[in-house]
Amino acid sequence: MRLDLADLRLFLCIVDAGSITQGAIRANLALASASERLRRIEADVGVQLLERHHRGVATTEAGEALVHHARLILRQQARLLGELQDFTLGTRGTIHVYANTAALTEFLPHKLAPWLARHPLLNVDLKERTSMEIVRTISVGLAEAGVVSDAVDAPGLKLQPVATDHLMLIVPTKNRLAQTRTVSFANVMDEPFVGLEPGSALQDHINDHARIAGHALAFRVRMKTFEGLCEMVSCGVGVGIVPQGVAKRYRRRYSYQVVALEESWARRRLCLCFRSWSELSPAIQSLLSHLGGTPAIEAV
Amino acid sequence: MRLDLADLRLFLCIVDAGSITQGAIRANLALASASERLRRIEADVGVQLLERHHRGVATTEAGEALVHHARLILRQQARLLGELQDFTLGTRGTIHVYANTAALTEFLPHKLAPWLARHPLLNVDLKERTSMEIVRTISVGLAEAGVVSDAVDAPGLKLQPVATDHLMLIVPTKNRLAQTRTVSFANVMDEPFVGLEPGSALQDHINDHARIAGHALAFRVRMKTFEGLCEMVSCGVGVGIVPQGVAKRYRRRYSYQVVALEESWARRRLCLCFRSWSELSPAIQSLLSHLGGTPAIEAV
DNA sequence: ATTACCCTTCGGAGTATCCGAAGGGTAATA
DNA sequence: TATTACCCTTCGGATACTCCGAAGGGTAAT
Repeated sequence: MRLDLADLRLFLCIVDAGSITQGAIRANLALASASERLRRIEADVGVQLLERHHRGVATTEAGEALVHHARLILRQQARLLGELQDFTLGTRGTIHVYANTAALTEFLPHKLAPWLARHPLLNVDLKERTSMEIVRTISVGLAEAGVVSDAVDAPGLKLQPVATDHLMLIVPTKNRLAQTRTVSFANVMDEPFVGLEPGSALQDHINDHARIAGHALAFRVRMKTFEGLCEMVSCGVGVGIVPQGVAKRYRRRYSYQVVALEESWARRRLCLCFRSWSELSPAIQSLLSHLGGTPAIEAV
Repeated sequence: MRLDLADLRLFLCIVDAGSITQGAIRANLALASASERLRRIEADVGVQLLERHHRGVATTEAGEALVHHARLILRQQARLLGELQDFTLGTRGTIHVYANTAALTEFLPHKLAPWLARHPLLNVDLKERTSMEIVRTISVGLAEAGVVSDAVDAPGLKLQPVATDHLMLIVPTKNRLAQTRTVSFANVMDEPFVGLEPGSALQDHINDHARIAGHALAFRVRMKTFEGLCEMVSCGVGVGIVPQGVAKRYRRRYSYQVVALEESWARRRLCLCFRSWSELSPAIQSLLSHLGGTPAIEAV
């Protein structure tokens, strides 16, 4: 399988232009090359992407999907190039903080806000990375500190727990599990599920564990946000799995029952991660000690 | 500029393996090819990505950024291929609904939940697309209906407003603007801003209008979620721009003042979009009439 | 000193890509 | 009905690219 970036660019040109001829011109290609390239793409993916008409081409549904993803991928690539250009300059007066998704959405906003308010001259650049990436970046000295999950091992680094981030099952109030406190994942895999859109890290993680157990979860609908997911559950559409912080935050607004998952992979902790305290710059020291100070979220 | 997908794959292999030699093996390439390819990448982007050491290579900060984006791009590509494979099968018994980001996060969860609860045999596949993409998909008959912004023109299609989605400025309670009801964008461009992470459609949109006005917004911090943004504003970190629904939803939990933006590009409406009512399948008709029924969100 | 890695450069071989030209089709216009 | 204007595909050759093996040079450990 190939599917080059050039393929994606060409395909967008063709769809936008409405014909292979015009699309080839936009892409600075000869008609023959565009046609040939298109044929190879369709052969590779095994689906027809364009319907050839007498007055140009029209996308099939698969073609429309390709258009969408092509735009996303090319935008991502543009972002990458832009970020790489930035390294010729270098940003000044800004603290760089690396955090995983959970920390970035659940933990950091609440903790960061008062600190930023008290330090009006310092700006913070939040970078979302996987815990693994963060650990490696800190290990080699390219970053000072970050917030990671304790699921990764970080040889030679300090890990200081600051919050829990357990995964919880949430169920409608009249569900058979509504009265239980804990449940095993195996016991709920056959329920109808409300999920997150495919491709999100958490959803992939959950699906993996279902697959390991030999099951595939049945999704009634997949939402884009945790809040949407919680609302679906509260209306009885199905059950869902969300981080503890999310479950707690919305259980007032949308009524549902929270049930702990027994599996060990559902028990996660967020940790500050750095090499050694004394090596840190004063600004980072101030920020970290604030983050680690009063762990309000970890109380259940 | 080239920067192939093969380049990204190779680079990941090299970084994971810790040396060009081992990385080349993982990528099924000869050492010479990998070295050469790497050289061309670094020449293209103009930044050193790897530090050559006697015992392998180590990433520079730019290299680490490339690693991160490479993973995102390749994951996106995998998602694309997976979705294209689905078209060989075809999903059954599922309603496909296309919606833009605002509808997907603000409008749909609340409206969709009771309908799904009342129709336990029907599943819904939500697809996030830009309003433009949705209109085109419906025009050519590849989709039945969607929820779009009224900013796009949809020749030959029915647009039925179901909710307002105006952009609002939110400011800390002691900000100079806290007592005003409306303000022009030009009047706030010099405030310190709390933004969304770069690359999000809304943030790009706002930046564009700032650029048109000849300004660049100064961001103290860029958050991943609207809720995080709101919390920052409530703590006095800066001002922010969010959809009306978001501003209303969180103004209880995080105290801030909401000020309307006067510009016309800040006044947006969400509309149901379809070709003709009689052509729609009964299931979609049921869903749309439910969505259009009681527009709870549009009341200010 | 030997061995084990590691990276770069070079010239040649193989192939993927591109292109122009030729071929065949439809639809609107004269 | 002939002409014009598009549109797409196929074919053979020229080009450019990528890949590879071999050679070269370096460091670190045994």
